[in-house]
Amino acid sequence: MQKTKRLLAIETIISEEKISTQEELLRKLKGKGISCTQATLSRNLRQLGVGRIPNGIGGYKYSLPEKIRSSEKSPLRLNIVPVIQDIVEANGLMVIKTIPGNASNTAFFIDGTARYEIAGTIAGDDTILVIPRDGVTIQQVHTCLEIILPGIHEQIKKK
Amino acid sequence: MQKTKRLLAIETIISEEKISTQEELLRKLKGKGISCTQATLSRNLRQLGVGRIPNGIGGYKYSLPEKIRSSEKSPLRLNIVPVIQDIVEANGLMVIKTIPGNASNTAFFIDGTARYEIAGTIAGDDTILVIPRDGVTIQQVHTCLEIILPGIHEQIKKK
DNA sequence: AAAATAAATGCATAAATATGCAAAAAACAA
DNA sequence: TTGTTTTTTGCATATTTATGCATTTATTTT
Repeated sequence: MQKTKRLLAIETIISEEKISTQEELLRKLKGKGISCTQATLSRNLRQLGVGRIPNGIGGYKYSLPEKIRSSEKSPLRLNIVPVIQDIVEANGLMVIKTIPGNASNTAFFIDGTARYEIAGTIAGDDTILVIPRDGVTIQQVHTCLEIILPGIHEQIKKK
Repeated sequence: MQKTKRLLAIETIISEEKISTQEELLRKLKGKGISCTQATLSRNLRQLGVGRIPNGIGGYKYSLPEKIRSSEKSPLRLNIVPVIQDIVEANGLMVIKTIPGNASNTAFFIDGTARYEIAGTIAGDDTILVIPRDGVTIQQVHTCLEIILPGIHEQIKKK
């Protein structure tokens, strides 16, 4: 299905650049090989909870819902990054290893971001199973992680 | 000038009810004896930073900018309400009395809400001078306070 | 006060966004 | 698979929102 991929791309584009009209977003999507009509985009934006707000300089920009945006400056985030030890894949699922006792916090944080691509998480003591939404690839989940926890992959490589 | 009153009314209406189109807001304003065209409203909403976001049930609603909204659930707010001792008026200005040592915190909170009707504040140890924006009445500042610190007047009466 | 400048507003309309409806695609059931 | 139901999508268009321009209203300057 085309829709899932499109929703992911929309979230990513909006979180990375200032988009001010649906037509503009449409072009960006086309640049990524995803095409649809403005009508579909309008419906998708509503489904994702994306709002249109004044940008302070006389224009407008599309903006992810607060629960997602706020995760980017959450003080929790700063605590999360250092406890992640490794990220591996298994069977279309993603497994995140943390230092002992921290899986639950971390999973809670991930859930809180409410990213479309993550259907849910299950946490033990030091291991989190991240279940991607149907049709979402591991690569896409990696991209998503990098958005909600900037620098995370970089940080793991060093270990 | 009509504009100031209109901006205040817009903030108040939007913070109190779910408004989904500018035409609807226009009617509410008319109900309060304030009338203008949709064009003016569009410009005002942009100036106030008011965004339009999906309401989760298939429609849209206008929403105050985050800095204003967030003051409503700020943990700070809960600490602020109990320290306010009295609110009196003098000379078109408003004077807020707090318990000793708390004027500065409280003024900081009020500033943070960035309400249009308040031009600024000056705080001593237990006294805050609230300076209304030009054209704003004390009554309007009271209404504003009630919005950013719900229950505040009620609470003072009891003292 | 009168003139000059800036700000606010309405009107008409352009631009942008949402939606009813029918077609296509996908998911599901027998 | 084949038929049935649900979801997604595009098209055309209605609805909603933004804006250029002329006018009025307010503010500042001389």
